[in-house]
Amino acid sequence: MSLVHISTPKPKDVTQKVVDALALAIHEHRLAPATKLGEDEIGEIYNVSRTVVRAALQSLAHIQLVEIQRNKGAFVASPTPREAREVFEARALLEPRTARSAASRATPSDIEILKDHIAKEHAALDAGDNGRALNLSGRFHIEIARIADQDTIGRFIETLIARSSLVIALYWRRESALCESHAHHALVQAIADGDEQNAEELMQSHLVDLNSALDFRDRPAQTLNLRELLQATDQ
Amino acid sequence: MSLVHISTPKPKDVTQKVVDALALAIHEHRLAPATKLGEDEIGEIYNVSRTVVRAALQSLAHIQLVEIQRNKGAFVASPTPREAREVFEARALLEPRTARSAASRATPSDIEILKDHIAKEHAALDAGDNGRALNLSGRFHIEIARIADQDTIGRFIETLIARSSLVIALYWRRESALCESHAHHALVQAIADGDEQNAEELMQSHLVDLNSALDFRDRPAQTLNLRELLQATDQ
DNA sequence: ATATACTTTATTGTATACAATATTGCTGCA
DNA sequence: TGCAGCAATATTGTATACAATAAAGTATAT
Repeated sequence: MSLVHISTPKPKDVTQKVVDALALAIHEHRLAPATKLGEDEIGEIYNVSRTVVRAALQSLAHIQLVEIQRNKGAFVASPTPREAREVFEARALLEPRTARSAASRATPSDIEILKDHIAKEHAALDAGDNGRALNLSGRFHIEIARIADQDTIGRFIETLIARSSLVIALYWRRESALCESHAHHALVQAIADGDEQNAEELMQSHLVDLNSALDFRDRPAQTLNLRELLQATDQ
Repeated sequence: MSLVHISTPKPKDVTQKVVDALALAIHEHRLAPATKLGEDEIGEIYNVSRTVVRAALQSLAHIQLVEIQRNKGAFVASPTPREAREVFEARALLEPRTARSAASRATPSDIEILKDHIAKEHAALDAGDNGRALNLSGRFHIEIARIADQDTIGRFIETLIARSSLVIALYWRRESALCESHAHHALVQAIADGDEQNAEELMQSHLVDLNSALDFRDRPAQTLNLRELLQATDQ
């Protein structure tokens, strides 16, 4: 029996690779809401069969990054104003508590990771790569959930942040500045200090700020839902 | 074009049927945690191909009712004590707020539905069908989330209640009485009265009661994880 | 008798083929 | 021209076939 399993060269979970690639594209706003995701098309792009594409799309549908309509296909999700509001309501409910917990548990290496995130975010912004900056900003929140060491709630937060990318794509108010990394910096400081109360409050106000930079009044373009809206046959 | 679409006789979403059947079996404790779910086996039972079985299992894996191990197969999930605790922590965070919201929105017909649930629950208990009673008890909570009209959080609660079935299967302390429908009755009353504060507090104490009826000290039987625990090759 | 290597079997991962459904384009008619 | 109905096409839903991996069994050597 060979003991030389230094590193697995090909852990190859092909489906997950497709999931990650599509999710990244959505998070970085390269794939717009309501974009059709044809199975053959994606399969050819990644050189995989429809079987794995379907599995990937179903996975993304579960976290509501894509919507699958039976016999119609998969589309990048396009949250309604109501759904968008709910996403941020849920975040407001979960994340402050999580930040508090993170403040009580964070190790020095955790703090390093958070600071690293902020640095990368700044770099992306300076480079003009807003998509990447947005993605990193989301991952900052996910990192806090990880530090809080609450897997179940952390998983919820991950899906909420994923959907937040779509919400921002649809409802972001141009007038306000994109970057809010100052808030992130203050948060890291509170967490590093172990100041639970402050971390919780900072996260709460940070989310309020985010929310106020969104404008839910405009309906997003309904490129393809008209038909479904007018004749409610299914379900 | 025929306008006579009175009722769709076969909406047939085969995958969903398999998902529902398996989920129900798990919720009613007919399938024990860690039970192997072979693809061929399930396919033969429901007369569907492995394709749909796999889709169903992936669906269940996403809500953590089953765990899929690559090249090994799918198993009914077996939450660790830690996971079990997290499930109820998350419920304690989400459900009281939801109950409050339900109290502010419930219509008379909503109240009827809730009372109906309680009645069915009692009937199942009287018939000695504990599995069904447990399932109905869970659906009572889901119904409250539906009334609260918060889809996003409601979805989270659904997964938490699903996992609660597994937690109860593994960690329920026999000494305490199974039924706690008295708490449910009081909750319905508060919701019917529109007493938000009371509904929130009742839900909170209800969850505390549930939690105190669990005993996380014993590790669940690790029927098959030994190998994986000892050699961490994947990932 | 035990352990190790090899062989066989079973099960999952992936690709392809076929069936069902929806969409699109055409033809004819008013 | 405009619309209804049918034909053609494209896309998804499902089943099956093949490949890869893990599990189990067997034989052999020490």
